[in-house]
Amino acid sequence: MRSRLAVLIEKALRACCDAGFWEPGALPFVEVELAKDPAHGDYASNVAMVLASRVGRKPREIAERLVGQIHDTDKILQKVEIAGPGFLNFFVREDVWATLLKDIERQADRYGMSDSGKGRKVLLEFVSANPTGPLHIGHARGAVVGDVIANILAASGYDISREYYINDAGNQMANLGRSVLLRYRQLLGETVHFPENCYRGDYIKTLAAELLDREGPPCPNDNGESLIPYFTDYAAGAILEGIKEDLGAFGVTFDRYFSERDLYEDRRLDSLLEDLEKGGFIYREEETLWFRTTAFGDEKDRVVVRKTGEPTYFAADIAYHQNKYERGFDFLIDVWGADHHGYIPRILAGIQALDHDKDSLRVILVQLVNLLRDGKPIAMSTRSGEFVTLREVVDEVGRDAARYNFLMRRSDSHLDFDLELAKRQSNENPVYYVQYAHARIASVLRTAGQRNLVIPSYSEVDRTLLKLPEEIGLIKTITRFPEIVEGAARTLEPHRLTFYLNDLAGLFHSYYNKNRIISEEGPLTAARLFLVVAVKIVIGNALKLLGVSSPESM
RNA sequence: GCGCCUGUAGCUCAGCUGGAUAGAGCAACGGACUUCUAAUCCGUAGGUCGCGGGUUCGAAUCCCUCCAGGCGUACCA
Repeated sequence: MRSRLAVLIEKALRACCDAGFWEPGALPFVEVELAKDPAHGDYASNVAMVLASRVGRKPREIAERLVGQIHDTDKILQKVEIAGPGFLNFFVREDVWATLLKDIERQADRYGMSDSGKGRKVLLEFVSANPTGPLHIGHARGAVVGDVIANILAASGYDISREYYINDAGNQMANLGRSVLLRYRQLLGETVHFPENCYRGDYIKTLAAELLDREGPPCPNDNGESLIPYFTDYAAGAILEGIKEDLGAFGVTFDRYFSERDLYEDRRLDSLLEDLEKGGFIYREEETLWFRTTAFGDEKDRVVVRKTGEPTYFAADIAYHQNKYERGFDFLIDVWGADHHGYIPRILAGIQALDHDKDSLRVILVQLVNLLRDGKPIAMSTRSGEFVTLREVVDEVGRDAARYNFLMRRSDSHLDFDLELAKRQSNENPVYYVQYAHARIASVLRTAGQRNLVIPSYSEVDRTLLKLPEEIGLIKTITRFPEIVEGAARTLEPHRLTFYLNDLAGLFHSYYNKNRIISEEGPLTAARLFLVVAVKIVIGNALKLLGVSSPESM
C-alpha cells in the first residue's frame, strides 16, 4: 500500500514539473509513513514540506498543486487531505484493505518474502568463537542475531552464506593445548604448576581424561613444548564438535566453518602482504612489519608480522576477508561482540587497502548480555571456567524462549537475560504471548473443522463483512508485514520482527476476546475464518524467520 | 587523556535514517471466564525524552558543551 501511494505521489510530482510549477531538478525521494493518529488518515507524506525549502514556496501551496495532480486510477483512496504545516493525509477506502488479503492467500508461506536482494551474494560471518571452550551465554546473542539476519536476508532475495571463522592458530590455542597437557600430567600423578593464562574449566579435565583413556598412560617423558600441538589438536577438535552440537540444539547452522589454518596452508598471508606492499601500505620497523592503517583513518598503524616472524591475528583476518571477496561475495557482514568495536577502523582499513569499498562491509555490534537469576547477576569468566554455557541455557529455558529473548532488543543495546524470567511460562514472557496467538487460531480452526465449516478461499469471501475497526486494524497490520521484513533486511535489525509480532498478537488477542469468530451467521463466520487464517500465516512466517516454533496448541 | 556505544514512565525497552498530542510490556490499582484455549482481554494511573545551548516551518531523533554508566585504547584474540 505504501509503495502504491509513493507511486501516485511521484507521478503527481512529475506532472507538476511538466506543468512548470517548479524545476525538475531537486525532486525529493518520496516518503510515505503510517499515520499515527486516525484523524490523519492511514498514510501521510511530508513531500510538500521537504520540497518547500528547495523551491522556495509555501508548503501548503505545493500540497494543493500536488493533490490536484494525484490521479487515483485504481480508486484506492477515499480522500486526500492537506493538514497541519503541509502534510498530505491519505485516507484509503475501507474496502480496499481486504483486497490485500488476496496476496496472503496466494503467497501463503512465502508471504513476506521478496526478491529485492536480487540474488546479491552476501557472506555473513558470526559467532566465530575460539574453540577454547564451550559457547557461553555471551555467544548466544550473537548467534541468534546472526542467524536471524541471515534468515531475513535469505527471505529478501539475497544469496546468503553463513560462516563461522575458526580461530585455530595462535597463542590462545597453544594455551588450550598446554592446559590440557597439564591436566593430563596431573592425572598421571605429577604435581604441576598451573599458570594464570591457562584455561581452568572442568571441560579441560574432561578432555585430559578422555585422552588418557584413549591413549593410555604412557605420556612421553618429554615435558617440553613439543607435545602441545598434539593436545591442542585434540582439544580444539573435540571442543569444536561440541560447539557445533550446541549451536544445532539452538537452531543455528552454518554453511561453512572456515579454518584460520587453511589461510596459512594456502599461503594466503604471503600473497596478502605482497598485495598490501604493492599499494605502499607496508613498512618495516625494528624487525616488525607494519600496516599503515592510519592512511584510512585508524588512530595508529598496526603490526601485521611480529618480531618473532609470526603474523598477528589482524593479518590473518584481513587475509580471510580478502578471501571472502575472492570467492565472489560483494557484500560482507560481520557480527561481533561490542567489546571489539575498536577493531572496526582497522578492518575497514584492511579492505580499503585491497581496493574494496568501505560500505561493502557492515559490522553488527552485539552488546554484552547480563545474565541474571531472579534479578541477581551471575558473574562469568571464560578463563576461570565460571560461566553459564549456551547449552545450559537452552536446556533450562528452551530454544524458543531463549531465542526470542535475545531478539527483543536492538543489538547494540545492553540486554538483561534473566534465567528465571525466561523460563517462566507467564505473561512476563512475550514469546508465549505470540505463540499463544498462533495456537489459539489453530484451535479455532480445529473447532471449525469439527463443525464441518470449510475455510473459504478469497473469492468466496464477502469482504465487506470485515468492517469492524479491529478487523481493519488486523488487515492493515498483516498487509504491512512485507514492509517490516524489507525494513529489517535494509537495516539488519531483527528486533523489528519481534516488536511487530507483539503488536500483531496483541491485536489478535483483543479481537478474539471481543468478538466470536465462529457464529451462527455463515457468511460472517466464513469471512472471519478467512481473516484469522491470514493472521496465522503471517505470525507463522514471522516466527519462522526468528527460528521460533509456531505451536498448533499450547 | 582519546575514541565508540548508551541515557525515554517505578523496571525493561521501542520510537520506522527530522514530522502532527512521545508508545509498548512488566510492576501497581480496578474489572471480565456456563462461550472458538484466561499463557488472554478491558479500564485507571504513570514523562522536564540525562542537563544546557544551537540548526529550522518542526528535534527524543541532527550539531556542540557538560553530567552519568558501559566498552575499547596490544607485536591478545
